[in-house]
Formats: sequence, C-alpha cells, structure tokens
Amino acid sequence: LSDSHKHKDKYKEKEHKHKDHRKDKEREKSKHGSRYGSSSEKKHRDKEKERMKHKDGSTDKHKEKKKEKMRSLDGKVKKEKENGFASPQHVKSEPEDNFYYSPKYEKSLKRQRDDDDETQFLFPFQDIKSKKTKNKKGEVLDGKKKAKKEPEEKWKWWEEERYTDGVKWKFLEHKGPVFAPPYEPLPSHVKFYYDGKPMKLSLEAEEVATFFAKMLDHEYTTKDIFRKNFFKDWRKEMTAEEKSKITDLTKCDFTEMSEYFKAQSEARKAMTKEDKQKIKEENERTLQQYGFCIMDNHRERIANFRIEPPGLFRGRGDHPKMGMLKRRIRPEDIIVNCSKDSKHPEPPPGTRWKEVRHDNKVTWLVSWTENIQGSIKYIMLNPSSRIKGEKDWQKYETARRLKKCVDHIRNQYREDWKSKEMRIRQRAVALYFIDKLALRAGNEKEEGETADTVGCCSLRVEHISLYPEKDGQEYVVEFDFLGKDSIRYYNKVPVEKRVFKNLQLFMENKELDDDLFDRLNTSILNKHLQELMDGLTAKVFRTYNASITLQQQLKELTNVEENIPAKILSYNRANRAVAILCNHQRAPPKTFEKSMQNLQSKIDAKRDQLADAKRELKSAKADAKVRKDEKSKKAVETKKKAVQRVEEQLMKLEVQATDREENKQIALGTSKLNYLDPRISVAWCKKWGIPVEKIYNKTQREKFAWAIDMADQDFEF
DNA sequence: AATTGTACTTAGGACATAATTG
DNA sequence: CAATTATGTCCTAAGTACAATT
Repeated sequence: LSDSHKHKDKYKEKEHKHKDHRKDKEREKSKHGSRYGSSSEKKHRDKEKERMKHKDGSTDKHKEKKKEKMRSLDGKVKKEKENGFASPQHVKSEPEDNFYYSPKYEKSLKRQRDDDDETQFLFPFQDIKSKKTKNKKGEVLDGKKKAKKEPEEKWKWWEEERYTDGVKWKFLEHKGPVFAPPYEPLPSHVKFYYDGKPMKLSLEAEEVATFFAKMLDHEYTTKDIFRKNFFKDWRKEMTAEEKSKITDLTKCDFTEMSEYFKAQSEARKAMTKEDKQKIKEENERTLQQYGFCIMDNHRERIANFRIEPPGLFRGRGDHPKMGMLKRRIRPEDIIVNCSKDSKHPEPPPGTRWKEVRHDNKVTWLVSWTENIQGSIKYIMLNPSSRIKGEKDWQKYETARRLKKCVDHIRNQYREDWKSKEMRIRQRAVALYFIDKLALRAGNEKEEGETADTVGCCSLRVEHISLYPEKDGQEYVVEFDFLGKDSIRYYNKVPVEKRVFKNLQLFMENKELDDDLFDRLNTSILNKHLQELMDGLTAKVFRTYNASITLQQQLKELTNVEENIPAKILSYNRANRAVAILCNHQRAPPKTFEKSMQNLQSKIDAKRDQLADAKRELKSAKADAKVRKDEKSKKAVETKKKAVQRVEEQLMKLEVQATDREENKQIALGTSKLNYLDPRISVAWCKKWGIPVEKIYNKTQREKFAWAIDMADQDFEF
C-alpha cells in the first residue's frame, strides 16, 4: 500500500520528459496520421530476435465460428420463443397515467417460464448450476396476485427468458432527451474588461467567456494548453470586431463575471425552503416525464436523459484538448432510436431531429456526436434496468466460467514463456501481468488526441524497471505508469525467472519510448483468449480476480465471534484488498487530516469515559460487598452495563478510525459496482445475518436486485 | 492486416443531500 | 438549530471490445 501512494504531480514531471521526447519521434513517424500512429514501424527493430521467430501459421482458422453458434452448444434455452412476448409489443396506456405495467402480459410470461422449469434461470450461453431456483417461484406468484394495481411491483426480469439473437428489445418508447437550458445573458451591470476597459460582448462570445469565468478558481485555467485551446475556440465564437480587438487572453478580466456566479450560487444555497421544494418538485416532474422509457412492456429508468450542456472540456490528466469548447447540442444533432410503432418523441417546436431510427440491435435511446473527440455519446438505461442487469449478470457468469479453466490457461501461458516465437512469448508475459496484476488490456490510443496513458499491451519500455535483486527479493519488476484516467500505477513485484528473462529480451535494443510488447496488441491477445474460452477477453481476468479475491478474503477475514460492525470492517477490508488489486484510487478527501483528528479526540474522550465508568463500577462493587443489600447489587449491574456500553462505543469508534485511515486514498465504490459479483456479498450477508443494507445502499440494491433475490448463503463464485 | 466506426462498461471527481454533532 | 461531516448522486471522460471498411 505504502508504495502505491499517489504522487501525481511529482510523477508528471518525470513523465513529461519522456513524453516530449516521444512526441517528436511519433510526429515524425506518422505524418500520414492514422488512428494509432504507425504500428508497423515498431516491428522492424527486432531483426536480431528473428531467430526466435518462426512461421506464423498457427492461427486456428477453424475456431472462427460465430459466438452464437458456440453458445447454442452448451446453452440449454435455445428452443425459446423470442423473449416470450406473445402479446402486443407495446403498452397502449397513455404516459400520463404512469402505468406501463400490465399484469396480463406478465401472466403469459410466467406461464411460459414455468413450462421451461429446469432452465428458467440459466443463461443460454453457459452452464450454471441452478439449484436455488425452485423455492423462489412460490413467492413470486404470490407477489403477483396481490400486485394488481401496483405498477411499482418489482419486475423480476431475471426469472425470464432472454433474447439470444442480438435483439435487445421488441418495443421501445420514450420522450427523447432533455436539452440544456438556453444561455441566459448576463445582467448589464456585470461587465467584462479587456485591457482594463469594459467591453460588451456578443451573446455567443459572452457565453463562452462565462464558461471560463466559472472556472477561474480552478488551477487548470492557469495551464498553458488549457488557455491556448480555450482562447482559440473562444475566438471562433467572436464577431469580427471582437476578434480584432481581443487578441491576448492575459488582458481579459473575467473577475466580475466570476463574482457574479459565485453570488448566484450563494443565493441558490440561501433560497427559502419553499423555493427549494418547488425546484425539487419541478425536477421530479421532469424525471417522471423524461427519466423513464417503456421497453418491452416495462417502464424503466433512463440513466442520463439530460443532454450534456456546453462548456469547456476538461479531460483527465495531461490532456492535449483541455480548454476546448464543448459545443451546445441541438435537436438537429440528435439521433433518436425507438420502435417504429411507438409514439415517437417530439423535437422542440420549430426544430427537427437529425434522424429517427428503429434499431433494436442496440440499447441506446438517443445519440449524438461530440465535438472534442468526435465520439458518439448515448443515452441509455439505468443499471437497474433489465437490459443492463442481464449484461452484468452475464459478465459474472463469464468470469465464473473462467474460474473453471483458469488453471489450464495459467499452465498454458507458462509454457508459452518458452515458445520459440517472440509474439507468443510476449502474449504469454502480457497475459501473466493481466492475470497476476489485474492490469487493463491496453488498447492503442490516438497519439496527441488524448492523455498519454497505457494499459498492459501498450506498456512502453520506460514504464518498467528490472531488478535482478531488490529488497531481498529476486527478479523484481517495478511498474510505474499512468493508467486509465491518468491514475498512476506503481508496483514492485517479484516475478518468475522466465518472465524476467523474457522482459530483458523484449527490452533489448529498444528506446525508452518503444513498446514493450511490440508484437502484441489487444486484438491479438483477445483473439487468443477467445480460443481458450468462449467469451474470454482480457477484461474478464479483472472481473474474475476481483471477485475471487473478495470471496477468499471474506472467508479469511470474517470472524464468527465478532459483532456486526466488526464484521463489516472485515467486509470493507476484503473490498479494499480488491480495490488495491485493481488500483482504484481516489484523491485523499480535502478534510481528511482534520476529520481524522476529530475522530481521534473523540476516541480519547471515549477512553476517559470508559475509565470513569470502570472506576464507578469498582466502587459500586466495593460498596455492594460491604452493604450486601439489593439496592447496591442493582447499582453494580447498572454500572456493569454502562461499562459494556461505553466499551462497545469505543470499539465502534476505533473500528471507524482504522477503516477510514486504511481508506484514505482507496476508492471502494468502483470495485463494488463493477467488479465484485454481488452474489458473493449477498451470500456473505445472509450467512452472517448482516442486513444487506449495511453493504449496499438503495441505488446499489436496485442495481443488484437480481443478486439479492437470487443468491442464498451457500452461493459460491 | 490496418484502419475506422460503434456500442457499451468502467472511472474519479464535483456537487447535492442527509446525518450527525456541538 | 446551525455547522460540520459523511454519503449518495450526477456527470461525463476514458476505457474495452468488436464490427465494418479499406
């Protein structure tokens, strides 16, 4: 842990040196700008290693079958009828009654499911043992009976059949996105100054100026790239006149605007209860209206139904595009996706959509192209939705299948370390890292378009150091690189001799900024993995290792004797082990030191209190010994209880303190939400009688409803 | 095989809200 | 009850993966 502290700033400097060097080189290389720079170039270097290489013909062509086919082999639910929706595809009721649920349709679904007794909970793709399915059914049916009017009745999508043919839905209706509110011009007394003189800006230029003004307090408005990008884009919004006048950003004075916005946000905070309530209600109305869609007879929550407002782009880390103007999205930019036979969303009066399409092979409702990277953004459903939940469940099932063959795969890559083909050795070493260290795959990235970050396959020579011996350990590899979101990965790991020797070989005659694995990329790696197991990709290892670590840590750490808070601490520790494995970091909270001190003084106070209580107990005992009457005996009992109570409180505080200290820069949320099979946690809760609310908050319980309903205490990942 | 395009998951931080404390 | 602190939600960037195209 102590090694993996964030030293972002310190590190950046170091990175910088290499990077500039690298940039120059790359610029030279890829004049004809391809997406990833030129990857063929890197191949020429290892002529010496040509002796290692041999023929290239080992790609198993016969394995090229479509996944669907493979799946239907072991999947048992292949005889299914679509999704089981024999009924009309959409709910006819009008949206304003908020009643999209139709018990009638449910019944027919249930029936169908019941026919398919043995397999109802199986993924068609894989062979899960479904032992715990039976007992559930009774409850389910009971629930339905009394459901009648209740549209809020929880729909257990996980008890239904799934689409298998790439179809994501049969019916989809929604109201379209909510656009960002239009720009509100500044009141005339709020002025912008250029070169000390007030200057009235055009609406367009003013809006962009306010974006900058709002960020004035941020450190990055002082950064060169940020300022440069901003100024360039700002000038594009200016009138010819403004453009000729405003030529130097340092002469721009936004402070009045900035003050104005600060005052505004103060005013917002100081609003009366009633006004706040009004706003809340208004929000709730928009949520009800735009925050849901109907997908296949069910009303489902949309994740991000608001279009991203315009502003200045701030990427993470050292992003070359920071400060650029993220433009306002208009209806004309929007592609709407919905059923042909649904009530199509209306564009705002006087506008039109870019396109309305009916593609049920995708899950998104709305999309648009963003102007910074030119990538597509989507509006999709909430994690609690069927469409996300199924996928999530499936993800964990894939990881569980990996569990069954991981030994074989490990043996295989260990063998491959000895291969006479360089590309195979590289593949094997990379896979070893991905498996052992839970590294990300590491796709190629567009040079100069994004921050310089890497994953396993894109590691460069500069990112590792080899130590034949270090701190009493042999063959130590030191990793030091920026990963996703420019989070630093720093780790020293002893590796097996063969791995070490291979790394030395891979690094021979290379520059610092050359790829470590020059004969490997994610697509090669994944193709290989696909051959080892259906559905296997690099990221499955992260899921697998995270989940198996949680399960194993929980086993190890949970102490039968301990009370609930202590058990929860154990859970958090297990969770933390995973977060450390996956390198899920966070910036230490700004108030961390202070709040830690506060907690410590509370603990001290509690200690004093405990001492007092003990003293009182002692004297009460003495008293009782002398007097021997009922009253004094009772007093002893009360004192005893008091001591116990205070002891418990102290314990709780201490637990809290350790927990917090250990969590200083570790973020538990990401692994909990994305990597840990929720059934492990649910099973653990059930086993130890811990309310699941202690582990998952409301949102999380909604997302993991399937697991909470499905897993019993014997669940094994 | 390289390149480009698309869809979807994973990620940390800002901000809002709720809970706790003095 | 106000102030502080913890927790939860929102936001959207940044990854992975794979399909389509050249």
